[in-house]
This record gives sequence, structure tokens and C-alpha cells, in this order.
Amino acid sequence: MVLENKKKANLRDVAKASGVSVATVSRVLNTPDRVSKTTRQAVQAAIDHLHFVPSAAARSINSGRSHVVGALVPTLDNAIFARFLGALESKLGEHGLSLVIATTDGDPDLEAEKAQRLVNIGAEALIVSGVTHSDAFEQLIVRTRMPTVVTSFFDPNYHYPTIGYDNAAAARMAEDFLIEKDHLQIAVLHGPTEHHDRMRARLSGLHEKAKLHNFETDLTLKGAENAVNELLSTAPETTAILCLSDVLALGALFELQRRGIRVPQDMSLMGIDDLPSSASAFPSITTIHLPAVEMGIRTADAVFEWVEHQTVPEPHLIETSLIIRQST
Amino acid sequence: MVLENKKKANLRDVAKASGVSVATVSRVLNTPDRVSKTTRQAVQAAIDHLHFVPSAAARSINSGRSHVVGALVPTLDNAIFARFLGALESKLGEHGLSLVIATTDGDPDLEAEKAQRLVNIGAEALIVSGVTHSDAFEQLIVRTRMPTVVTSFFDPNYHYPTIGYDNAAAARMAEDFLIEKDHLQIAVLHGPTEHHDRMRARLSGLHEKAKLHNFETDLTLKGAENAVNELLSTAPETTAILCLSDVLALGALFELQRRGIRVPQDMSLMGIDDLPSSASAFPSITTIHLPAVEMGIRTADAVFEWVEHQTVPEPHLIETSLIIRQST
DNA sequence: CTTGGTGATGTAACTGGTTACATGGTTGTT
DNA sequence: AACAACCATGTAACCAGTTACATCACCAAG
Repeated sequence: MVLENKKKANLRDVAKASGVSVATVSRVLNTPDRVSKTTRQAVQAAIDHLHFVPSAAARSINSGRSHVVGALVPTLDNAIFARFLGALESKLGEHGLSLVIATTDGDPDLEAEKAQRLVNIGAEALIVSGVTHSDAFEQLIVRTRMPTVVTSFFDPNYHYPTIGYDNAAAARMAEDFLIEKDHLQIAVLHGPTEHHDRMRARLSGLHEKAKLHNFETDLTLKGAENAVNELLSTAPETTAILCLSDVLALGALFELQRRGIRVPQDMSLMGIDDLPSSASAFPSITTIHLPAVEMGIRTADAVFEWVEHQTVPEPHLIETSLIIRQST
Repeated sequence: MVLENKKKANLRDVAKASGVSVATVSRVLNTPDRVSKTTRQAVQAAIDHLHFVPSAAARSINSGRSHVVGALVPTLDNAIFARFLGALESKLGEHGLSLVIATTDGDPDLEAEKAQRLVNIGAEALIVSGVTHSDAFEQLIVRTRMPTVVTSFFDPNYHYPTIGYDNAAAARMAEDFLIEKDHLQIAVLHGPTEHHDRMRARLSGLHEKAKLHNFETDLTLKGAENAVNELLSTAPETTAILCLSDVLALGALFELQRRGIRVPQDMSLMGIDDLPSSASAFPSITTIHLPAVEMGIRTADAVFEWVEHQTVPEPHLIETSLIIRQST
């Protein structure tokens, strides 16, 4: 409505309009108590009248801070990442930081590309998933000295601080539970392993006390359906299905029901992640609880300490736990 | 490893180290073909040696661009938003824009607060859900002249461009389908309506050709369970449940199964959203398809045109469609 | 009546890039 | 040989803020 045509006003314009110096205007914005009430009001009036909005770039050039951190995740479609990011964003917000998200589709090259973009927009820190990264990515981090935290994966010796789970132990915990329940033939449904260290770590955690039949498929409900159909024809002696992700477990449950196979009477079913759907499903699904929300909060705190006080975070293991439900 | 102690290098340092002017260094970065090969290599060597990384803030102060847009969404926990944001981020990336996400928990005051933060970090445009906003938010947009797009909601007369669905029509389409199937007593499960125009619009779309029993609950699987239990005791004559969100539909399905109520034989069930889980569930759930991915892509394109070419987008209706499955 | 402290404000030098304009050297054309 | 065109490069102004330091008025204490 007002002066739509005019260019944006800057500090100098406000100073001129209110008859004070630029320093005083700057003080009104940042330390209003060091300005007398009368001039403060005059300046404020000019600010309002001119629709003045301070330039974020100019501020950040002086402070050296952008108050932005970037997170690189494979996808938002998996609820486990969405939960993590939700908690991360929320906690970062409490620390006055904003979160830029970049999805990588699990592709290290795309990750490097998006990481570069995050650098270009001035992100102060990076949060990535897992330990599989391209050379371009690694070089970028070295060159820019970018504070970088790895999540979803715990490795105290990794060259960036890790905040995450022991994926191998989580998978083994699940397998041990099934073995304890006397399952000798277990189908293992898992997502793509290429570039996906988290999935590989879970697989590597399994031992061969029972006969394992591995089925790799897309990390989607549909993917689980296909895998279930395959395993029913190729490994009919299976008595339990261990899904290395709850998404697969839910998809498997649906497909088993569709085929008239009762869970847990005809087939036991187990997942890893503990998504809300596993608790609500009928039958509810036994799983390994991965505290994604806690991971988000811890990561936010660690990143904050790093960018604010240059404190490099210690690696931190997020504890997982067995949640026994009806599907086993 | 290298010179960990030194402060960050800037353009002047690089110029000095390579014996050229700042202008030449700047050209090496932006228009390398306008610099002779020999000096380009010398400058590049200095850049590498000094670990020089150009300051995003300084660039953006000159260009007036931050290449960042912000999205304000109620939550990431609902897959419909996660899908939308995933598509949005991906398409924005193709346009060279980064996406900052801010969750509002459906609270207009928190939304205003986070919107202010997005302004402070220099976002070039804002993307919000729905039309319920606080005065503080509205004033912020007016004052900053921030390009703002409303999603998930279509209203050609709204004071910001809207890109979204006709929520009322979607709900009516669902209701009409159930009525056509001779359901005369329909339970309507919906999420919180306070501040939630999208949910209110869906409710408002319903007409009273059948007897409707409304149940408000949390927009979660657990919320649906509670509502189902309530409706079974208070409205036992119900023959169909219309859930105004697929999250509720899935939770309702689980609870009905838990209670031994067969879908669709004993009770028909219908949702709105068309999440992947509705297609895979057993029985698969009849729903109204809301193209969240298309909405994300269209929104990304619209925002890009706005910030790049000052083209204010036209309001755009995203078409919804009935997906008939087994649950009805 | 002078000295000292305090509070409010202004001046100008920063921050780290981009870019208009100026300069000088090389090649091309008639 | 002379003039134009072009290329590579440098100088310095500019973007929009912050802030160290200087200035000045005012009041109280010695």
C-alpha cells in the first residue's frame, strides 16, 4: 500500500529521515537502552514509516554468523528421518538456529553437491547421516573446516563426531530375540545396501546361529510386499521375518495378512526403528526402539555448542532397546 | 592439519598471496574465462593453499540474494507434510534454492516467531500452510513485503497466492461416495480444528444427507484408536467411518481389527490424503488422493518465478480424486 | 571554579565481497 | 604507420550493516 514503488530503505535512509547518525539507528536496533527515549522513538517512527528491515547479509558479514545449519538426509519419506529432523529443528530453534534441509536420495554425489550448496548459503555446520561419503564431500569439509556431525551411526573413532546408534548391535538384539523364541529359519528383509552403511551395519551385526535368508528390496511398503512374496516362494521353511526397518515390517505385515498368513501364529514378524505405526498396528509389531527424537535433541545441542563455543562434541552412543509386542 | 591457527583468509589475502588485485581474484571465482590461464592457475593455487572459502554473506550483500526460502509447516510427523516438503526441497534445489524448514506445531504465535526468524536469516520467500495466521505474522509480511505462498489450501481470493486443494470438495467427494454406498450413519473422525483451517474446511464441506457423528481427536494413530473406541460406544449404529486424514484412517483400521470388527463387512472405512500406507494396508483404504508431491513441485516453481522474475504466481487449484479400494 | 565521571551521539573505519571504469598491451585492418 | 578493437588487469567505489573512538553536554565532588 505504502510507497510500493520505492526501493528498500537502508540504515542510512533511516538515519537521514530521523535526523540522527547511522550509529544511533544501529543502537536502536541492537542496544535500545543506550539510546535516549526521545530519539529512540523518533528512529522507530522512521523505521516504521520507511518499512525498514535490516539486511541479514550485512549483519552476518559483521558477526561472522549466519545462524543457519544444514542437514543432509537421504529422504523425508521415511518417518524415522522426519521424526529426527522434527526434533532437531525444534531444539535448534531453541538455540536460535535455523535448519536447512537437503535430501540426497542416498547418493553420495548428490550429497556432495548439496553440501556445497549449503556452504554457499553460509551454513555454519553440517549434519549428515552415516559414514558413506564421496571424496568431493570429504574434501569440501576439510577445505572449509566446516563443523560436521554424523548421525544415525555410532563410531567413536570416526573422523567426525558421531551421534547415533550401534546399528549392528540393534540388529543382533533383534536376531537374538527371535532365536531365543526358537526360530531357526529367519528371513531378513533389508533395504538397499549400496552407499547405505546403516543398513550394512545392521546386516553385519547378524550372526549365523539360525539359518538366515536375505532379501534386499526398496525401503518402502511396496518393497516389503515384493520381498514377502519372494520369500514365501523361495524360502517356505521360514518361521520368522526380521525386517531391518519398521517400514518394511509394516509392509510385510500387510502382505502377510493379504495372503492369509497369521502373525504371529504362522509367522513371526519383527522390525527395527519403533515407528508409531509399529505400536498401533494389529498385531502390534515387536521392534528395536531407536530414539530418533533423542538423537535429534542431542545433535542440536552438540551443534549449538560447536558453533557457539567451538566445543567439538564427543561421540555419543544412543541406547537402543527391545520392545516386545504381539507380532512374535 | 594446515595452519589450523590462522584466521580465515579473505579475498584480499588471496590477492596478496598471488600478486594480483582483488578484482582478478573475484573474476577467477565468478567469470574464470575472463582471466588468463596463467594468472587463473596462480590464483587458484593461492585459494587452495589458503583454504579460501568466499563468504556467503558478502556475496549476498552485493547480489541482494540469499538463495534461501523458508517453509512453515505444522509438523514433520505427518507423512503428508513430509512428502510435500521432500518434493518442494527437491524442486527448489533444481532452481538453485535452499529450503529452511520451521515447524509451528499448528500454533499461530509460534508461526509468527519462526517467520520472524526466517526473515532474520534473510529468507527470500515464505511458504506457509493454510490461511490461519496471527496478526504479528500478517504485519511481518506486510512490513517486509516478503513473497508468501499459501499451500494445502485453495482460495483464489486470498490475499496471498494459494496453491492447494479444495479441502471442502475433497471431504464432500468422500462423503458422497459413502452415501452412494448407502451409508446413512457415518462417523466423521477429524483432527483438532482450532487454528486448523484445512481441517475446518474439510468439515465444512460435509452436508447432512446422512447422519454424521463427529469425533475430534489428535491427528495421530493413537488419536484414531481413542476416537474409534468412543464412537463404538456412543454411536453403535454407525456403518461407515470417514476419516478426514489418512493417518486417522490407518489408526482406525488397526483399532477396528483389534476389536474384531471386519472392514469393510462390518464397517466401511475411508480416508483423505492417499498416503502410501493406505494403498498397502490390508484391506487397502479407500481415500481421496491429494497430490502432495505435485503441490510441492508447483509451489517450488511458483516461488522460483517470484524471487527470480518478480512474477507473482496465480492461485492454483490442485485436483483431487477418489481412489476406491477395499475398505468400502 | 575546576576536575572527573557519565550518558548520548556522531565520525569514520571496518566486515568481504562485486563491479564500473580506467589503463596498458597486443593484435588486426587499411 | 595509424587507428581501432580487444583482452587482461588494476583502482576504487560500492553494498548495508557494526563498532572503536572521539566529542560534547551535563552534573557532582573537591
